[in-house]
Amino acid sequence: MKFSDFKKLVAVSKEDIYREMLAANRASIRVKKEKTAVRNLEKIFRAVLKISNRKGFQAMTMRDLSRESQMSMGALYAYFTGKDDLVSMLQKQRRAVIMRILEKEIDKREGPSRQLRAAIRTHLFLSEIMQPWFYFSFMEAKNLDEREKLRAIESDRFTDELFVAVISRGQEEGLFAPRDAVFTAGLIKAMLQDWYLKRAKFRSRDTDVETYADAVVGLAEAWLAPPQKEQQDDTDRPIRPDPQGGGTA
Amino acid sequence: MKFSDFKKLVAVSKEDIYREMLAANRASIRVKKEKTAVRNLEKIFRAVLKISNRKGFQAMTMRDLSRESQMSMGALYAYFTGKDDLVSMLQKQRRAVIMRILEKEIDKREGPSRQLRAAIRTHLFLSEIMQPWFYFSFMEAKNLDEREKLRAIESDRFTDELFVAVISRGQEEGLFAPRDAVFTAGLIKAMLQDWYLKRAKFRSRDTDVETYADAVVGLAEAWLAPPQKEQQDDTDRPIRPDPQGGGTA
DNA sequence: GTCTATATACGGATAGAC
DNA sequence: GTCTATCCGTATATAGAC
Repeated sequence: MKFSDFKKLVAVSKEDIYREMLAANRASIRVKKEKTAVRNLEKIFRAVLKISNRKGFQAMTMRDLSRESQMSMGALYAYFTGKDDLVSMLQKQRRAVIMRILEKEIDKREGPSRQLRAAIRTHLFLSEIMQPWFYFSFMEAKNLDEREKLRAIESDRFTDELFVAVISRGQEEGLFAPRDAVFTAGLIKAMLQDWYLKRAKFRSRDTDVETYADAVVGLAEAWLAPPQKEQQDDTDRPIRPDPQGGGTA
Repeated sequence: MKFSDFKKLVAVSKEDIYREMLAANRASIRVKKEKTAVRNLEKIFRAVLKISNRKGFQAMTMRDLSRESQMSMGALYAYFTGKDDLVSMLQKQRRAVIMRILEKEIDKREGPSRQLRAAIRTHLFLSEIMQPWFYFSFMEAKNLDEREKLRAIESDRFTDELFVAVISRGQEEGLFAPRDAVFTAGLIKAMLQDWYLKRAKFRSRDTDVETYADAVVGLAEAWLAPPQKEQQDDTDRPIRPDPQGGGTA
């Protein structure tokens, strides 16, 4: 699937995200009218992510947030009970979206090769659409309270295990070389992380998400290529590691 | 070179680091006796790194620092002019050590294969010894003021270019496959970063730095192996990508 | 629902004693 | 050189008007 198709297919439009968030936090949000609430939630979290990702969540003051979101302090507190609340709403929503979509996209595919490719591409596409969310989560995870930290670790392991499972199954079926599955999953994850952590670098090189996805898939397939006969399980999208360039233009 | 030898060889003992730091900041540090100053600098920065890496530098209060370092607020301010000062001292020292040692270790080797291996291993060994420094730098870089941010970017590019240069030279000499050098350097760097960003993960798996270094070198060499004849430039340490496991036990 | 104004507390930094 | 006590700015959160 191409990124442009992915974007259309997956219902992660801004509005949906915040409507879902409103539903999940109906009890604590004092604003009744859905339309207003959704609009303001979007304004608030766009501002939170913008400020936090520039100078850190701790350093963001409510006055900063008020200025950036164009809402008064009083109005802001109708949407959350305190600063910490902002974080858990954000994290909860992010986790829900990732798990739901990642699992669905993998299950849609048959066979480890296709599934591995789908997992890599879907994760990259998601982090492309929701880059500030991913960046925020990575950078602020350690600063959260114990409860949130545990949840972050849990959801991280979930992703890990998705990859390990697919790789292991491919090895059992003789499609992948017997490389250490946990290390390989870690390697792939490090590259996925690079995409949302080093956005500026890639943009300055005009590397788009499709190109990067091809590079990661290519590297993973090269690393997992069985030593004997050439792997010939071409599916979804036949990407061979490009001898001329692994990803950047 | 093995990690144990590296540790002995390289003069990055705690005391040396803080003696160097004292010398570089002689003007602003009001404490005269070197022995006292060095001892307290170590106490201070050990505490800074411990607290910051747990809950973030912004969230660390001077009272936290006072408690953790067992020094009074007044005493602390004899060693730095303000909270920001702590960051720039830390960053400056870290950069000086990395550049000095990394460059030296590469220059000691002959030929791209040995140099690539040396660069990877040295970076990993350094980040092993100074893990809290590396972690701090990565996590706090974006929160610093413009001046420090520019310096961080600069020093990041320095490392990038070291790797790109070695890879390109290997390709010119026909030792490495013509993969995109910039992408490959980025790939290697992502793995180096993983080592100090995900310390807990590796520790819980009993992966030591030697094992991880072998895995990264193995992957890099596999990725850069020339397609035609098998690369046979065994040097320093003949590491082939282990078909049984890339790094973890 | 949203605004302005403000209570209350906490953080960085320093003064001055020892 | 180090300590305690304190100043002063700024932050979060809320009260009450509209």
